[in-house]
Amino acid sequence: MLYASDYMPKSGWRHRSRVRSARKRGIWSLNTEQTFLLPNHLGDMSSTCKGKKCGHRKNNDHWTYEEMKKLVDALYISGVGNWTKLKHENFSRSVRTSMNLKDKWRNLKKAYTGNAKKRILPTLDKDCVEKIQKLASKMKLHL
DNA sequence: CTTAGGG
DNA sequence: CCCTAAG
Repeated sequence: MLYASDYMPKSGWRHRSRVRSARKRGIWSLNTEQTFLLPNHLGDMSSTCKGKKCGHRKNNDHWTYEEMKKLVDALYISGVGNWTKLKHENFSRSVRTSMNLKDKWRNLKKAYTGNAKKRILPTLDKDCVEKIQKLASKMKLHL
């Protein structure tokens, strides 16, 4: 059983260092500059400062607010279930895969549906939460 | 190859 | 995140 941690609350992944994952995807170390020629900088890195090292999340583990915001926004217009299309729409440049999007959406939904005791939920904006709950209700109605 | 569920 | 199963 896993909780609303993010993925697996273990000490780490069962195997495979985190290096391999990012390296396999492609974008591991950020190049010198890519700010002006970036078609879709969103979902790729933090919008605070891009292109340079700022001690922020690279693009591997830990979903940031920018990512989940765009994910929910994309889910709101496209719908849940079309991760492949969704990826090519917003996360085409990012290293997130269909499974990653699905996993994140699952844990998000699980974390924001019910809301029994209001556990330690990730810092999310009201707009994002609203979309998540609305999407959850819509998919629940469809099922 | 993609979606869906479980660990 | 990774693996397995079904489409």
